[in-house]
Amino acid sequence: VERTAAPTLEDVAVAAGVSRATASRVINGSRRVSPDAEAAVHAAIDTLRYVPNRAARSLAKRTTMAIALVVPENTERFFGDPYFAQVVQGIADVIAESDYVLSLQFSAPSAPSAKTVRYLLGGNVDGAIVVSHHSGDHFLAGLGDALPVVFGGRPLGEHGDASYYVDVDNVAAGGVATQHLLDAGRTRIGMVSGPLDMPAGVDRAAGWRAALAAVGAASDALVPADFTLTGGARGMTELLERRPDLDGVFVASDLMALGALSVLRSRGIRVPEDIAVVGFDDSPPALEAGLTTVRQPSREMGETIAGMLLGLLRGEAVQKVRVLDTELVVRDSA
Amino acid sequence: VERTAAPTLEDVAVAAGVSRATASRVINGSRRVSPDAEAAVHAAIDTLRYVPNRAARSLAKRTTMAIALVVPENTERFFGDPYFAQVVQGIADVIAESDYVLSLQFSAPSAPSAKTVRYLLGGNVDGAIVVSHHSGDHFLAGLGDALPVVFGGRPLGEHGDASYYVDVDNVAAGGVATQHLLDAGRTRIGMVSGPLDMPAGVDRAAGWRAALAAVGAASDALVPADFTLTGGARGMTELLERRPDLDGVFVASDLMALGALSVLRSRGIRVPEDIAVVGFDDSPPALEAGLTTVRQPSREMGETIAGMLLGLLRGEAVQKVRVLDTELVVRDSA
DNA sequence: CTGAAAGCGCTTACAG
DNA sequence: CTGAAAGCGCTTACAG
Repeated sequence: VERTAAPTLEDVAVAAGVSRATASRVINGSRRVSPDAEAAVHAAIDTLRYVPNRAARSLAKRTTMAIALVVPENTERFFGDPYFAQVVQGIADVIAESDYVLSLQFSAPSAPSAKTVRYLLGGNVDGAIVVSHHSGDHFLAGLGDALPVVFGGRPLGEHGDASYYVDVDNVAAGGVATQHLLDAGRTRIGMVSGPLDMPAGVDRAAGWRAALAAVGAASDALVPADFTLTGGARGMTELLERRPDLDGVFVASDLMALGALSVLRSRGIRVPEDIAVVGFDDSPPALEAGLTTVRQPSREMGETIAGMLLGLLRGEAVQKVRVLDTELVVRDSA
Repeated sequence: VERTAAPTLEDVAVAAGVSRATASRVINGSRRVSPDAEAAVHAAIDTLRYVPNRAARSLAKRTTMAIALVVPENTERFFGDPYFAQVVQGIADVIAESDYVLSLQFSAPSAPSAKTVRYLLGGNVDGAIVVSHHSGDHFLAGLGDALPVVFGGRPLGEHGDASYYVDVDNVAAGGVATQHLLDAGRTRIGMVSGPLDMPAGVDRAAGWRAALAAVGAASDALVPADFTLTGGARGMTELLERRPDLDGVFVASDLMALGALSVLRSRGIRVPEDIAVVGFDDSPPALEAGLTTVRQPSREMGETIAGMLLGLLRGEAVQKVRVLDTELVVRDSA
């Protein structure tokens, strides 16, 4: 089926009885247009079903109207974690409302390919969103010098302070999770943390440590894992080996907590009677598993990230850091 | 940090001592160029670190250099299934080698938003990849009439025959899985299938049914589920209620099989002694769980999908259907 | 094999 | 408030 040539701005202008310039002005919301012209142009757009040509617009405005969604994780982890699902959903929703297009860029953690670098720096996108970050990602950390970038989660390292990002207060949230275990009378509380080269890994562990220190309890039972189901299971196993007398554990993500729960279950250890478990995220599987967890507004974080970038792209003054609220959700596991 | 203006084709031409037209020709691989000119232009490109402006190129060639990756699933399911992770990885790898950009389009199953429709039909992309398909997706099924489209998995419905797609022989593979259970001496074999509005749901069930019919066994123990972990658990539960005497079960995806396994385990039913389980996909978690399964080359499927679309975009004659091989992988569960 | 020139569809000073 | 015109950076008949 041959499609008829798409109507152009010229067609709209002719139909509306104005010049191309005026038509362009109403489309771009410039104020200096008479109500009559504006109405005529809108009518023409509707009847012709006009859609601006993105390439022409990009060329004239010298912008690309594209935003890179950079994922410095292998696809296994990216796709396996409900947290990312929610964040990306939030981002995609907001970007879809705009004229921008989301261009997906996977890259190995801490080692963006030459192609990715060339793409991001070669003028192919107007801005970028980085949804995960490891401390070795020096390129990504410095990316903000070259174009508008918003990070999901505070970037580690020297660039951290200079970056735009949205996050939750992971230290405080880790403290709340741990305090809940303490309040339940648990005294030997371990932790399966995230990777210690990621802010969410480091900070949640710091919160756990601080809460224990505040009551004079030891914080020597920490095993770092990798935010995956399997990693959580392994971490729990190692923790049990090192500290068979545990009666509580804070696991830094729900996905890992699910892994931990399966280990506990397979060993006949009762939850929460023998060991109470608190997770992090409040992702859908957590609800099903009856997991007590710290809720973070993942989807809203995604929306906020996208909103900030859109603001930067519009040239608005944007608050550098947005910290959203978390909330302890008590269910069966602790 | 102010970035210096990017070099343009004009700059390259001047540096190489040729016209813009000639420079353009070598960049686009046109044959009618002298070796001298070609060498000079390449040298200029290298020293200037020239990268063509995508918008200008798009405008002149009247193509967008963008490909839509359409995902008619909610993000939960898309992100939760390792199968998608692999397929998308394959797609992303191949597209990254090209000049095309992948633009992500989520849409509700069977109900693409007006925005998505407008985007896909509004000349914003040169082609599309649809990675999941439900029978209600009439819009997507007909999308191929408007622009080049390749489907991951045979589209259901009248458009099926007219579409480009890559798939495995799900009927045959379902048969192999079931035959393996029969060969192991199982006689009461149930199935947890995928949704019956999806080809992979229907076809794998058909293979199971045929294999049972071939030996005169009943095929009345089928529960359709939704390709999720939870769905698999629910399906297994229902299957056990309906047929407590089962000694084998074919589960249409590894993710669902994992859910089934957890139900079995929690009821003290031994696998494979009491009930043998065969999954589908051979995704990473299957390996860890010791799941016997049917391997499908998910990543290669993604690469093939992308390769076909690129071929179509180049105007090449492309084989409409590519069916890749599957393989039974025997581990502990059956 | 090569260049001058037109054209892709927009935006935006500039002048009025 | 509005239009004529230049320009964004490429590609591609056309003529040679």
